[in-house]
Amino acid sequence: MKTRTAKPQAAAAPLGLDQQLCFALYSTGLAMTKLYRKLLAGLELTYPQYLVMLVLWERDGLAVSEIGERLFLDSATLTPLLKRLEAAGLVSRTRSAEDERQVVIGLTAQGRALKKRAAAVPGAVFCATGCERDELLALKRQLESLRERLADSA
Amino acid sequence: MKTRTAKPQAAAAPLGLDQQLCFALYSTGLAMTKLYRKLLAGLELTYPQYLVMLVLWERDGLAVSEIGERLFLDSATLTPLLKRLEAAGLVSRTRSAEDERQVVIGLTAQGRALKKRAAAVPGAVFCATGCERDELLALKRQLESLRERLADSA
DNA sequence: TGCAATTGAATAGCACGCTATTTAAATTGC
DNA sequence: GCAATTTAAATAGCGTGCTATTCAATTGCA
Repeated sequence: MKTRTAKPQAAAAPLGLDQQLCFALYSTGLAMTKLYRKLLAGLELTYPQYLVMLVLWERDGLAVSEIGERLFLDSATLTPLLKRLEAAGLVSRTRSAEDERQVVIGLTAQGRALKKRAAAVPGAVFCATGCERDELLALKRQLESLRERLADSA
Repeated sequence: MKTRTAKPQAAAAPLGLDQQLCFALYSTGLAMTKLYRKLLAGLELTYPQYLVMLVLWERDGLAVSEIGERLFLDSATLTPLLKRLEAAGLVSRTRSAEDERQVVIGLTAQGRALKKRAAAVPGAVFCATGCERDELLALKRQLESLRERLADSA
């Protein structure tokens, strides 16, 4: 009885295994944003706002939809978030001249300046994980491949 | 130039590695809840509501705080969620006789009955991951240990 | 015993993140 | 060349998830 047929999947994971992985994913994500909340408090950024800033620090002047593609978020989430970043003086929102449907997001001087102050965050997070670099890299790859498969099924 | 010293962690992960892991965690979590949204639509449950039901199906009659301990959520999140489950006729909320501060959550007949209909969910999720059981178990353990370390730092 | 400190739940207020819908601009197709 | 479709962003409405606060019940200690 060492091997089991792979067939009865529902029976093989009664209300347990898969749920536990998903719950681990869910609760670890919450714990992560909680850590970021503390680390980003001084910058007055939330974690999703920080992600948007990371994207813009890498490449300025993207359309809302381009930011959304990188972060897997859509305009319903990004529009209000970007308005808050605009209100905070970190980004500008301008309709594109070539395509008036698009809104181009640009960094302000203040937004660019924030990059320096954010430089300490990654190290602090890395530290908090208490993991080796290779461990984190491996975990990242596993999560990305899982993300892809989940997205395909959804 | 193949090897790099591991010392300057902040410099070694300039705005990259740790951030990438965290983003992988974040975005995979979103993808996961998106899949659950589809799978749970027929049960009229959100993913957090499903988690609460899982806890109650395992052990009925828990206090709000006990549910919160299992799910790493507090009363500010659970109270409105539980009221929605109550409004849906799935649970009852009663103040404990021994300690009137506590509210005991009990399954209704309808809540218990829902367990059968939810039985297909884990299999469907397992299927969607496209992973081996061992792979998922390993990932789960890694996430749990990461969660613990993040919680300690937060 | 009596009163302060603690605890459990609820509430207020904010920021996501989603689906569904709306509006306006660009593209297409005939 | 113009109607029909498609696209980008915004909006409406809902359900988390959080911090901070409030209120009532209980505990603990002088």
